[in-house]
Amino acid sequence: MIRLAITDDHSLIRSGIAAMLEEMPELLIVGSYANASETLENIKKDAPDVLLLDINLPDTNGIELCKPLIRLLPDLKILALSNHEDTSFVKKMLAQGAHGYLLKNTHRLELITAMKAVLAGEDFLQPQLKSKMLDQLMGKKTRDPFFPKLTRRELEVLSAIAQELTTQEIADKLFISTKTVETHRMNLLSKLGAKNSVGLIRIAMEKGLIGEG
Amino acid sequence: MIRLAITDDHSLIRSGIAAMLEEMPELLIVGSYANASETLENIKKDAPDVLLLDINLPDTNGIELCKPLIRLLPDLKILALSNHEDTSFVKKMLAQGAHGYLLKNTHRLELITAMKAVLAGEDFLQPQLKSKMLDQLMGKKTRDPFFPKLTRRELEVLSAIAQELTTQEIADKLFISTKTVETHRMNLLSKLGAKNSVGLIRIAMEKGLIGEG
DNA sequence: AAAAAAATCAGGGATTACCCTGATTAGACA
DNA sequence: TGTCTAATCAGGGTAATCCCTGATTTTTTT
Repeated sequence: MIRLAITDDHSLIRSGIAAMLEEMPELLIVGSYANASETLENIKKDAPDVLLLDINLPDTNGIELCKPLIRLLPDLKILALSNHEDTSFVKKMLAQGAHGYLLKNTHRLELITAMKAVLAGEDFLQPQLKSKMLDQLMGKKTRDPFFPKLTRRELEVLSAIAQELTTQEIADKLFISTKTVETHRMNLLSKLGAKNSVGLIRIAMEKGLIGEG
Repeated sequence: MIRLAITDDHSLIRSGIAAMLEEMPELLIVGSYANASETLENIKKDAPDVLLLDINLPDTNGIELCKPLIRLLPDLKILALSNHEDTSFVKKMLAQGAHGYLLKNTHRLELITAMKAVLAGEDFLQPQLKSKMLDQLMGKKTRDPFFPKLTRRELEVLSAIAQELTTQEIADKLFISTKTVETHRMNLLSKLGAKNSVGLIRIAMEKGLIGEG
């Protein structure tokens, strides 16, 4: 008997998945949580074997949620659910202890396959993600790579831009000169292929680099 | 026997809802479409009584899709599915011929209630939306309203800004002067409470006003 | 028909972002 | 120990945004 729990802030998705899997007799849905704190509160008593975890949660993101979850339930298998097919996300999730990563356009069969895989101790990635990551692991340095990696400072500046701060305000906040901030912004523009800060924030939000609902 | 069809670009949501409703014996799921064109192509032969229609579609938005659908199937009841709890969206949907409006955090029971309601010829709105709309209909001018309604032109400008166009480019695109574009942008800034265009896009994306997955 | 809301445009100025070139320093890595 | 990357900073200029005041016309609503 497999015990399953779901964390997603859309109740429709929760009950949808629940209903979809209900007819599997060997499967028992023991939990259904709308956010991170609800998950942390109940997961110990519900004691699922597998958790379907949406990355975009209202209170925390799924990546940060992985570690405390595994501390609570060391044997828990986490299947990340997300819209982002950015490989850096996948890596982060897996690095934080998730055992699988599914896009929300997954099909029923794939979901079941994924659950079986993680329960058997394997990691599961959707084929499309798998090949993308393999391409990246080997030296395939595409000139227009799927996603350039941003440095710590660039991420800080990006986040500050998203908070509608001006160059001067960012400089004060990070204790650096405005010129340095401009350099970082220019590098961001070029790395992300944006024309201006608006594009920067758009891409960042689409890729989930900055806090969104 | 009720014939149901679903249009949503997330296959997980489609099959989730399908599975959720499958156990209802009086209900038959006759169609499952990923986008607008697929819907238009098949809906006549599938002939559903009710269509669950996601507003965010890759090719068109659900609002524009209503009219042609009703032309094809005059008796079709359309239940809009959306994340936006902006009342102007709701109004538009209903004005275009939809019969109900549900947020994606709906529960199973509510979904069933909604279907029964629209089939009985009534309109259905989620209670939270209903009260919000009533507040708006009466003079309840809240000083900090949930969301200011944006005009057609403002939305066009907003979308253009999101596409990283400059004021000049937007002016050319909309055949208006740069000064007019600036006025619209200023009004957007003040309506949405943003400090600059970056904030504009951030809020717009969070509220789902511009194209996102 | 009157009132309200939306869309249009302008002048003019202050601030900010954008973009180039060029350079130094600290830490990582081999 | 040299190479690379990240992070730091500057000068100087162009372009764009932001912000104010003020106004007319068109469309929608009442």
